Amino acid sequence: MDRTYVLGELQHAIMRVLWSTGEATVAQVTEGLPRKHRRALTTIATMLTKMEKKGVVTHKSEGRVFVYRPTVAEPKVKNSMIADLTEKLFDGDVTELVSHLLSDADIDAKELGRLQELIQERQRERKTKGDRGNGRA
Amino acid sequence: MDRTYVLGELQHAIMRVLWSTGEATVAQVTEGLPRKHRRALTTIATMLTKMEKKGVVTHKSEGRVFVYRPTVAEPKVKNSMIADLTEKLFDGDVTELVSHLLSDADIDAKELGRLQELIQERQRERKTKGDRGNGRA
DNA sequence: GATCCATAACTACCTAGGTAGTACGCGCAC
DNA sequence: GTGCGCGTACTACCTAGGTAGTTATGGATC
Repeated sequence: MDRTYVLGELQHAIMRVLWSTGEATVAQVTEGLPRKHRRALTTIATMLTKMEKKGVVTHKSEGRVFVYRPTVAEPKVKNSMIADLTEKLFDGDVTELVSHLLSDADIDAKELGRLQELIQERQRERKTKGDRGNGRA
Repeated sequence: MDRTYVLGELQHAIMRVLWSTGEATVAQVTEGLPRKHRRALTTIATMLTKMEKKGVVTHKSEGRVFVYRPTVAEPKVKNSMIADLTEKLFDGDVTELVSHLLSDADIDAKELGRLQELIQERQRERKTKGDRGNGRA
């Protein structure tokens, strides 16, 4: 059940629409896509069909249109895709990824501060709740 | 030149061998791959050919064998692949990715401490060196 | 000199994402 | 009741990664 959901660019864009709207018809999905991912209706329909076959969305008939709904939650997919990359790049070591990001990416001072706080929060949490074997994603 | 180097799993594994050895023949690459990515020699050769066409490796003839060498540096590819994912998942907001990682991934206390230090270091650097637009990848 | 082996070249598939045209069917408008 | 338009289904491609067999070749070996 800890399947790996690696979606392509367009598929992910579609999922984002679905996640944000809850459910949508092909037309609505197309509508909801950022310009960057605007495609012919039939393209979106085809994608949705393929995605359904893959199990990441379902549909129900409503009148004569199909209303699609995501079957996987956003964090699941995010985690899965991040895990996938982390595996490829850092043999699965997430800390490596974070530290790479910290040292290499463009993160400005303000953001560093924000992250700092986040870490402290996290640490406090750990202290309070003890070690609790956190269920890995 | 800021091309996007998105490599598949096997291709990346091959690159890792090449990065670590500097250069290698098909046989040596195959040899160097982790069990997980062991494939037939011809598979590796085919991949290398495709990768050369794509421009991420070159080869020279040495006697009757080909010696392959990476033409892109590891950090470049790492950054490129991370940027790619960040784009898909967080519209390119790296901080978002980091904070997602911090709150969601399994990072233990020790590692948190390490990251904490890393951030502080980074902050100190910023203070000392001023804002200096850090050469994004 | 004939044979064998390693190596590269070529060819062939398969999968999955992506892209979209065309066909078909159904309900609504007139 | 006839046709138009919308929406789904079907079909067809293209690309890129991945996988590997088969063929050709050239050097080593007996």
